[in-house]
Amino acid sequence: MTPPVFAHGSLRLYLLALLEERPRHGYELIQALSEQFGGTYSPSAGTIYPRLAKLEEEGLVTKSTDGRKSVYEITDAGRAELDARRHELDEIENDVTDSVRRLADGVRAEVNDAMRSLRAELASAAREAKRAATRMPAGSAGASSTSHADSSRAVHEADLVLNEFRQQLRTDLRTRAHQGRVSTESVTLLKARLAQVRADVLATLVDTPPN
Amino acid sequence: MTPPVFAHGSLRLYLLALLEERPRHGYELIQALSEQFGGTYSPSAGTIYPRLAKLEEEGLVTKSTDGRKSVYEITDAGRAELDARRHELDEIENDVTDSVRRLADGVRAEVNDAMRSLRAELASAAREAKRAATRMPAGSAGASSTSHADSSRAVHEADLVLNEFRQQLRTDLRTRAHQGRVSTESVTLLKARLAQVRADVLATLVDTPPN
DNA sequence: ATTCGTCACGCGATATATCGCGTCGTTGCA
DNA sequence: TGCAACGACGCGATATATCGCGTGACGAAT
Repeated sequence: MTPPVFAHGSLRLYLLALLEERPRHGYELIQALSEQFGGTYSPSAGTIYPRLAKLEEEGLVTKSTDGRKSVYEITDAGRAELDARRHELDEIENDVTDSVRRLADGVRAEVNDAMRSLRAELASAAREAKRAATRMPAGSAGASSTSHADSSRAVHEADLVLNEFRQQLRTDLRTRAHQGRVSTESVTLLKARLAQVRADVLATLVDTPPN
Repeated sequence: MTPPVFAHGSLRLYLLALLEERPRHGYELIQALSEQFGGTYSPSAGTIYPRLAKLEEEGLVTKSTDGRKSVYEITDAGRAELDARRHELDEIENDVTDSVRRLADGVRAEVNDAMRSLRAELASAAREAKRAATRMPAGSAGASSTSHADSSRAVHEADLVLNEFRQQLRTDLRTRAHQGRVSTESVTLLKARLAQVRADVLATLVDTPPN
């Protein structure tokens, strides 16, 4: 969705530049980058480690394990590569700084959206639940008898359904309680409806011939 | 700063309960917990893995490596421990849900603060002047039908209702499974009906004006 | 009974590594 | 010359593990 902060090959060069200052381990490089660009952009581990592995494979850095850390050190070949392309570094820094600024603007917009969606939390949950309830295919007019295995699976599935339902409503009610009030009428309604559901489900269990 | 979501020993038991449903690997448990508590609370890896290691050490779970995943499976000793303390689980769920709720409110407040401070420069001066002029006569004599205490009691009552319903249906289904079959249609019906109930209850919560 | 120590525990921070998606460049062929 | 296939790359998500701080529970000592 959002464009990459580092363009093709830029990160590679930038890591090399950081390792020229002094040997560092992977996590240290992540922190260094995060600090360099105002904390707004933190490169993920999935960005750094593959690049370091590649650099090692190319012989531009060496890797040595120290306890649970992996320290990377630049080689002569690495320094040569850096010298050959040092003029690119300034441009990279400019580009990255611009990218980060654009990113920060995006974040601010997203926070605004998040606030809106937080306010709509309850309403949207209600709508979603209603939609899920409406979507009832109810087909499968098959005369298929239920096997033993299916029965066990059904009981287990029912457990999960019950659990999820309970958990959801629990959260719903607490959310509401914290931003307003939960009337006793709601609980009365819940009780009545659940009793009805139980009766209906039991009916389907009894009505089905056990043969 | 913020208090832990899980009290002493609670996480241990909760993990055991999750593993009773089916074997899972560490990351899966993190996701399961995150989902169960509305995505607001995501336990960190540093919370889960030490606990799993301890559980294995105690012989309550077994660990088996599958590719790059580590699958944990509950043992008989684990099930025994769980049976002995199953009554604690509901309380834990209550506590955790409350903690998460408080956490979410905190986050919301913090975001609000951040947004406010962003907008503050222009708006706050005007708003403050207006507030100073009005001076808030503190009327607010609303004949609110539901008091705070009633609301809390309602939530608690709802918990009990939900619990009882779940327990009853669990028993119903198992009884039926022992003397015959439980069809998947019953489960489908249950799911749909529960979704409907949730939607209806949520509707009563949303329709009621908070002030 | 109180307090004092310590031990377990929750958890964020630290640390590493892989997978898969989407995109950008390059290369080679039509 | 145009473009299409391919590979390299950035990066979020997936996955695991340890360290150290602060707190809370619990027993021992007073």
